[in-house]
Amino acid sequence: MFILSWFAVASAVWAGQMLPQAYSAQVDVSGWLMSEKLDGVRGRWDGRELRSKNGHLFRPPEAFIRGLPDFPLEGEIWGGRETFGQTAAVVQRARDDEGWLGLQFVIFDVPAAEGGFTDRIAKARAWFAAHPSDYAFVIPQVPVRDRAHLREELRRVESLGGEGLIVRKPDALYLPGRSTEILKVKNYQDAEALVIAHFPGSGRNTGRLGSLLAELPDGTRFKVGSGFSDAERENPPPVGAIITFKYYGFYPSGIPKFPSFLRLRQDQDL
DNA sequence: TTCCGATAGTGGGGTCGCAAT
DNA sequence: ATTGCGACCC
DNA sequence: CACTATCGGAA
Repeated sequence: MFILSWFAVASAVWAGQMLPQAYSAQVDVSGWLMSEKLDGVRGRWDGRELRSKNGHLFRPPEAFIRGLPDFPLEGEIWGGRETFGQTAAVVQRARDDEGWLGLQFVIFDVPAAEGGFTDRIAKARAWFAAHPSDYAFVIPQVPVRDRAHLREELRRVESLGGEGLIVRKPDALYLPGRSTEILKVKNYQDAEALVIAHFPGSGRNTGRLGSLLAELPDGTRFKVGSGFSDAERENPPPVGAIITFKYYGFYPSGIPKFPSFLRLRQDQDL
């Protein structure tokens, strides 16, 4: 079962935290700008160095950053669709110059620029128009006509192996805590799994459930540790029960990504 | 009063790098 | 050479 | 990345 979900994403403060929050109401994003949500590693270029979302310094070869401007950029370090594992390996490796040359820095904002999103991104477009780079480009933005347009684009991107879309309000300022002006549009799925075992929790969950081992009908085993309320951790679904959980596609290994508990399956004894 | 935004803290898979075996 | 762990990424 | 639990201020 596929369900379309909208999440608000805060324009990060410079320290850089993207904070997703459930968006309950329907929003009309007609006229907003949509782009593919690339599954790579977040990068922040400060004009001299490239860092991760949390400030960790990356070590790209000189060639990778040679073509970048002296003003800050925000983007995704990306190696193509369905290659997240390879991208994450390259950027976390102490040194992998060849690996970096197989990646690109895909720009989606200009933090220090004046004005709304449209004005800010125009600065990056202008710069790269004058200074083309093999390793960096500004991601194309397409105005959303209506909900059907958004839905069609999501379907198109997913069919190509993409994970979803990002929609931005054109006049959204960079810093203000307007978390509802950048939306993540992404599908998720539901499925059932058999509870195989329980694992104890840590910290605030000491003495109750931390996670449980689950098994899919095809035998795939994985752990579910998110989505439980405190009360559910105190009295979790027993071994042998069937649970319904939510997930966001699969890893190459066949394990569901980002699984979270939804509920005990209702028709247990049917 | 209710609700929203920000924090803090739990949990997953996968990878790298390092220490222990 | 293998294993386990913390610290990153998502 | 996913989520829950809190808290204080905005709505």
